[in-house]
Amino acid sequence: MSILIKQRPERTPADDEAGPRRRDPEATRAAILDAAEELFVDFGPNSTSLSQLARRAGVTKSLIHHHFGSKEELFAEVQQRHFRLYFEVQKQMIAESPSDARLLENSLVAYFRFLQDNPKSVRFFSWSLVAGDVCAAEPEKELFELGIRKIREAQEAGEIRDDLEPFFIIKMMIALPMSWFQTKQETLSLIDSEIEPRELDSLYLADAVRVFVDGLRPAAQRSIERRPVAAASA
Amino acid sequence: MSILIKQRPERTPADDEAGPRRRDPEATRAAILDAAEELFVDFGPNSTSLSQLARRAGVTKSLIHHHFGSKEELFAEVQQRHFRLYFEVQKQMIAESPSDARLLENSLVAYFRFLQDNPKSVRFFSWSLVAGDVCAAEPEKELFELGIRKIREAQEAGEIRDDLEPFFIIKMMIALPMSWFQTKQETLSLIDSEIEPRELDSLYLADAVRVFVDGLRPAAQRSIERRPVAAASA
DNA sequence: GGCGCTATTGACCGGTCGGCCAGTTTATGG
DNA sequence: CCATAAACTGGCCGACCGGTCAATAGCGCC
Repeated sequence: MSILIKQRPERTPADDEAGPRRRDPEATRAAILDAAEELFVDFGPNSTSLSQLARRAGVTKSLIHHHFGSKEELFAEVQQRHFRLYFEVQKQMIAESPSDARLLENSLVAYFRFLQDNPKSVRFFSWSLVAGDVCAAEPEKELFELGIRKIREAQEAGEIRDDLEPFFIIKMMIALPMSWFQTKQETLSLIDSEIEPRELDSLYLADAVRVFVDGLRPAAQRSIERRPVAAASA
Repeated sequence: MSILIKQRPERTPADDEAGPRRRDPEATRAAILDAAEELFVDFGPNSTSLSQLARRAGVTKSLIHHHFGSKEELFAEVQQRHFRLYFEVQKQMIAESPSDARLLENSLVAYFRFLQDNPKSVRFFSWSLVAGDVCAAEPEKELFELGIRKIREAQEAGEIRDDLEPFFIIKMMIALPMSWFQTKQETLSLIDSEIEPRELDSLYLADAVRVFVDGLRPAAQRSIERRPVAAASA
């Protein structure tokens, strides 16, 4: 992902004379996919025209149809390519995390950092949900079940309170970071801050973790520092 | 909002004889605005065509231009009309709520119920954030400042832990319900449930309140016994 | 070295978009 | 009662949409 300096209209490093057009279907496909991802993420599929996309990729419109069929198929491919990466990373994150007391804290932080480093994922999700299409339902289901199992283990071990539905916990754990980055621009317009955005992210994350783990009650009403007995297993 | 049975081609309650076409600019404007809101919310501004909109409102396309100028101006008016209502309701909610220990719990429930009853607001926000426009920045700022003041009071009274930034607390309080309803369709596809959606909402809300107020730590590590949650069932 | 495959091109299609305008109909008020 | 303003209509515009197609040109293979 990312850089995409390749505007591709340079035939060869030296395009002095009327050099014959080089062929490179792989690079062409990649250029189209990259440009498509960028534009789809910025403007949404319906507001991205094939002409615009072709211009950006340094390619003729017909070539897009040649390689991908229709705009719809192209979008599906871009979507699939993106979510494949997303789910792979998430699955690995969950699998790696130990199901101890800090399971959710660590997961929340990891997920937050992931979205921070992958703003495209945030916008992809935003577009998916306004479009109302339930994309990638299968891998997502798998991901949720994996997470639910982890949380159940931690609940049975007395690490997490057991009067909460694991599915809902995951929902909240996604909501807190996702919503933060979705509304980031709005946030920056609300606070006239001299603080740099990434620092602001970290401050929010710290508070989110505090609330997520300990709630909003004042410390005086919590027993964390003077916990009477060891946690009794449920 | 809402019903919009008015397809408008009925001239008068009694359109017996060939009654001359009645003029009613107010009703026309309203019909256009209602149709526009509905379509913009469903498909987004860019994917809603004026012809489609005119058909829905029972009006010619030219009439839309006559009353609103351009599509852009029409959208602005719809947006403004919607957010004016939204902000008014929210402001009243905040002003009414007592800044006691259950301030945030009550606010979270109230906001959740509001979104539950106004799905259009959820989608409006979704569209706003993919569009990237910071609409209605002024009233929103006012709203946040109001909420921040309330939270500060509660913090100073020792009702809410004071090591949290009020702005972030509000962000989370918005994120938990908003994100739930934004992804509602996805949720329903994830769980193959026999439970009815509104009941599911209440279950999520109950857990969200628990986490928001008390965090995720097991009860054995907290000093306060669980108190019943204020989530009134649908 | 020629031949077939295919990546690549540019011209072109019907359709729809947002917007405009000239004209008709209705309400109003002097 | 008629002049005038405003509500309303149908038709039209140029631009652009997604998509097609025949022709061209680079590449691998025998």
